[in-house]
Amino acid sequence: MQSEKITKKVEAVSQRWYEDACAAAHALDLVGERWALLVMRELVFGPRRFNDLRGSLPGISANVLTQRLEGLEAAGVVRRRRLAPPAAAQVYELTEWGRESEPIFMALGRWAARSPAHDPTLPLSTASLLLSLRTMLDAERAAGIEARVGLRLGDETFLCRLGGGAVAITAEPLDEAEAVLSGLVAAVAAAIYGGRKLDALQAEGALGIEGDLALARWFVTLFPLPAKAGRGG
Amino acid sequence: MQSEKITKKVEAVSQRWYEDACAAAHALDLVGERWALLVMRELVFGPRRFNDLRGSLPGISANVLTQRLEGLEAAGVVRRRRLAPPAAAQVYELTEWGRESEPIFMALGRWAARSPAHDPTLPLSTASLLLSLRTMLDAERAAGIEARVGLRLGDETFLCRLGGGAVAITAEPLDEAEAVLSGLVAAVAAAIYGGRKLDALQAEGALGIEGDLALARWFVTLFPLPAKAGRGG
DNA sequence: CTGTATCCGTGTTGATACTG
DNA sequence: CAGTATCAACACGGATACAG
Repeated sequence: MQSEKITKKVEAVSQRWYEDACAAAHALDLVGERWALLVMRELVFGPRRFNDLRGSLPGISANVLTQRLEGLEAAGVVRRRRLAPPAAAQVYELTEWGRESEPIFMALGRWAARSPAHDPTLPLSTASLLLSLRTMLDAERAAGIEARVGLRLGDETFLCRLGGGAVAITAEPLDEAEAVLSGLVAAVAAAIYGGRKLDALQAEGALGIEGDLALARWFVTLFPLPAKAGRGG
Repeated sequence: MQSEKITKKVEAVSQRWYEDACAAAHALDLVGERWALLVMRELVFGPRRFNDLRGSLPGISANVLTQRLEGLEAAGVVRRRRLAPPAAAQVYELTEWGRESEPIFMALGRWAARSPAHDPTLPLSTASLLLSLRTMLDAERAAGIEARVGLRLGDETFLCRLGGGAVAITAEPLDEAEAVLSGLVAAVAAAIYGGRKLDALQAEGALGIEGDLALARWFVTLFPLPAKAGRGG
């Protein structure tokens, strides 16, 4: 029955509501359940398949991922799309409104980067790294420069267009890139946030660098981490 | 034993971690449990006592509130302070870093205000209303005007200083206010977000208006709600 | 009067195994 | 590959009793 299915889906959003007119509370009604925001984070840079999501969210179980995707779909945040044959796979993607949630991740990330308990040595997903670049970009340092830096992370490529003190990141071929960094997410993160020298990472074979080396060196300095918060002063 | 207590508190932050270097994920480790962000929201405009919090968070139970406050304290977000006698009451307040979480509420609120499912007729706490003013202020409309509008909500007073296209809100006496709105949170919300005429609310006795009436009329038009999101376009 | 601790029914979460 | 089924553990919320 169609109506049964719809009823079930509406319930799937969340059984527990805050009963609060505050829009922030409503946001938590929609995406406040465990894992929901991280699922959305993984979709920010494009559609993903069920098992892609499982892979980038270590610790989530299949049934919980199913529930979250159903809930997010019912909330209008996520859309499920079946690719045309012969791919025949199903993918999940953010709706337009879902894509507007990006400032939430930036606000959360900017705030928690100052947490004394934050451990940057844990594993990082591709989406997390890219989102952190958008969040942590030092606008002043990047002001007045136009550049295109490519990132090859595993088998995906992303182009970072720097300009006007901001960075736009899209999944696309790297033909236009003036410099390209290639490697695992962890290696790129080590270069940008771990204070590791590009040359050392390159020598270890962890990172490949093509194109404008000076640009690459400059690029990795654009994303300073904020100072840790003190004892509640 | 002191060390036992500390151990207990560290565990109280959260038993379940995402094991993810992403700072946004770490934020959810810290404040992603049910009610945690709403407790913080209630503390944004000043210290509150345990039962104040219970009152403004309908639905939270005493034991859950205790757990959240312990967790937030262990995370360094909330500080517990005992007032000097004869008040002899305990209050909870945000630490400096905790206060920096305000952009999170704004991002959540700005996003969820566009949710098709958002119901603005539900009850609203004082902190929610004030936070929504900061979030929804139309900077263009407020640009180039300096004004001080007071809000008397129940037995608390708040001064809204408009200037430079922004609004700063603090809990303080209203001596400096050029106009003052008095009433229940719901009445002020009805005037600002519900499209209710000030005159009608005043006639009903729901709202008191003192001082510059034209300023009051202008003030309530400064906070437009965003359009609802469509069907995932 | 202000919080805290304990008990308990219920629902959510998460690990494993399994199916179309 | 994309989920479903099952079950154990735990978190939530309500009530109640307790402590300063």
